[in-house]
Amino acid sequence: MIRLYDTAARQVLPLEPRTPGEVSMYVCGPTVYGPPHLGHGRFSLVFDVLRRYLEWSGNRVRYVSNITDIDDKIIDRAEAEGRSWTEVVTEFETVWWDAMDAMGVRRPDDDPHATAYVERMVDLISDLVGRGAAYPTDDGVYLSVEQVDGYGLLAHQSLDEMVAGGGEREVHGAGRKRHPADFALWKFAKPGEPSWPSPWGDGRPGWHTECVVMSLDLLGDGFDLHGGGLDLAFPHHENERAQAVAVGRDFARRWVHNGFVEVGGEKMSKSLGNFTTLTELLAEHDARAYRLLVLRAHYRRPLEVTADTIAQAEATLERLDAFARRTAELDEAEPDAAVLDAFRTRMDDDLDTPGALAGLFDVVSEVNRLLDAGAAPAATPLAAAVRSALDAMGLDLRDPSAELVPDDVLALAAARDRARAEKDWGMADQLRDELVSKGYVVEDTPGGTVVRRA
RNA sequence: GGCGACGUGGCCGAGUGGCUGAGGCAGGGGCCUGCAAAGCCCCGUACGCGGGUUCGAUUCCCGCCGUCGCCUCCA
Repeated sequence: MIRLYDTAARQVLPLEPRTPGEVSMYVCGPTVYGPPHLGHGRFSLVFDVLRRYLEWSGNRVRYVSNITDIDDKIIDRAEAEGRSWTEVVTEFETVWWDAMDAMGVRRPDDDPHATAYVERMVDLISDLVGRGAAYPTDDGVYLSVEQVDGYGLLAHQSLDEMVAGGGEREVHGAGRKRHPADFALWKFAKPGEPSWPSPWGDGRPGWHTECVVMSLDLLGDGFDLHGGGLDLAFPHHENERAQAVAVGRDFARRWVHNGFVEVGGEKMSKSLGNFTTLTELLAEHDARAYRLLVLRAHYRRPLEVTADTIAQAEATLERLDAFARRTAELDEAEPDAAVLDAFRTRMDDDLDTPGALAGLFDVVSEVNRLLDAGAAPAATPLAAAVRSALDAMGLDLRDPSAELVPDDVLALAAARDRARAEKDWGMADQLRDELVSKGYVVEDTPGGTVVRRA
């Protein structure tokens, strides 16, 4: 079974699912108040890869990822743009799924929306209030973090340390709260704001409540893995856990967080304004290049994304696609067991995708050598193993048979073959130039001129 | 201030107490090719700085410098 770094335990631990062979995972999804940027893309890809690999390894996976469709930022944007908050939500949720689809991120098994769970959130908050773990103030209902055993598990800091540190910042709701770290479970609505009824007053849920309710509802107590970007470890995940602990329920068994996308050594974030949206990236580059870029670095490390690193990934993709074209004609075969074992060993070691890829590139070279030497039978199982492993990481190679070449282009290629047969090199070169100018790559093979879209 | 991460060849990015410094990209040379393309082969005197431990440190320890992250907006 795979071993993963657990943020709470601060060490790499075996996943050990609640039910052997079945993995339940919850990954915090986006707040749909704006277009997703590369950071959102990274976590989506990282957990997509983890999910695919777990399934490839023979597990049944239930993958839940939410959409936060009610939040202060959504309200703020709607206000600023003079439209309804539901319009904002609809627009950016569409953008989100479009980007996910374009990147080949599989849709979650469940994609719960916060607004569909408000009643159940109110139930949870009532439970918390009833237990004395939460209390109302004049602007909302707060969780009393001092009532929670082990608060700070994910932050790895005591309450005192946390409070001392945040000193420069304004404490939300200061003065009304019993402890500065207490966080809002429910926010009373101001006039004109969207609201739902509650025993304490109309309002909306705080961010941290939805994920506890939805994860436990869909995956049950003690689900296997809770994931997201590193910046969610604290406070979001800490606060989710706090609520579960306060009502005596088992929460996530493992906490997995991915590192940030960086630009010039700085975290990409909306607040810094140094972000590239996924939509922009996908408009200009092969979506697979970003997946490859993410796979090339370990998921917990920061990842530098620049025009240059994306171009490098695209060049690498060329090599893999060339491999795919070259091996497309090979017979079906059982994937080479040794190659798959090596791949598994790497992936099981805290999702070592860089190491796994390195191993696969070696095999790609080996396959090319064998094919150069005319040893197709020996290459076949190796090629099948590479394909299987890349598939486990969600990296699709371009399917040569999917490329339709127009008849006029094929006619030029045929004319070139005739010229070459007659050793009319001038004509052959002229025809090649013509094909290139039409946007095709021309390759001479034993079977004649082969063209494909550049 | 507290907690934590990082600093590796032109670029990206793994890794390890000593064996040839993974892999990718870029670059140089060669094979192949009519010429190319693709592929294959060869080519790189790295590990922020200063101490320490050790037979031996890039890898462990201490200090320093630099960069970054979290400390209730944040994937």
